[in-house]
Amino acid sequence: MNTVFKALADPTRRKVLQLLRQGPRSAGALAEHFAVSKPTMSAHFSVLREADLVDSVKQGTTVIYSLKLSVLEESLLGFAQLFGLQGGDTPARAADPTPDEEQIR
Amino acid sequence: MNTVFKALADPTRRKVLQLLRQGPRSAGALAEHFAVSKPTMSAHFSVLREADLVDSVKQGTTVIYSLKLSVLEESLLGFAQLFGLQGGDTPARAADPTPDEEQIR
DNA sequence: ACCATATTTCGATGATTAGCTAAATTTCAA
DNA sequence: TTGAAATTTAGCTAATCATCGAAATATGGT
Repeated sequence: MNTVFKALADPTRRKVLQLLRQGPRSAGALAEHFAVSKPTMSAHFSVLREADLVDSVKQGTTVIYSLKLSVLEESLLGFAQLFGLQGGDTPARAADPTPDEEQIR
Repeated sequence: MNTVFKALADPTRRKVLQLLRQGPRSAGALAEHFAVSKPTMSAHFSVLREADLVDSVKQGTTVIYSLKLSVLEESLLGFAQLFGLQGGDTPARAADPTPDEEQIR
């Protein structure tokens, strides 16, 4: 749980997770999206693996990373629920105790 | 957003937020729960303030901190929704591989 | 004015972190 | 078996971070 939040503390790693949302990607394919060196990306992957937020399988010379959504969900929502927070269904929603919506994006 | 996740990366700060869930508390009262010095706690409060996760008002010689739940909610659930995650009613929830038209209750 | 209390600022220190280049490793193909 | 490609490991540096004790800054009471 602590490792998850530590992993999420870095914007590069958060963006990697978001890229992975669309499906498994190789280390190299992921690295293309960032302006840092491969070794640096490799270290980021390692942190994500350590936090159990991604799976990695080797296919030939490449390594395919995939998002472990359930782990992200349990950590993120688990923590949110400690505060009584409930996620809403994605785009629109109505009738709430707190009428202060600001849904963007 | 980045400052929020950075703030959440530390267990002490996460626990401070949880203590604050039960209501506003003074810096000293919060500090009592931890085995670190006052200056260290003060630095943690500063990070939480920086992330806009808490409010602080001075009352006499003491400073009262209170949780800004809406900020925590927007960050945490906002990020969760980037992944199609929905906050569920606490423990059990079933059969939902793809989050489509889910009902609100 | 003086003192006690609560909190923060200052200055320092050790640990962790993100970044790099260069080198090692692994795998596959020619 | 030699070589190219993908990724990781090693070794380093600079920056950030959590922590401390001591000092500074309110504030309120006596």
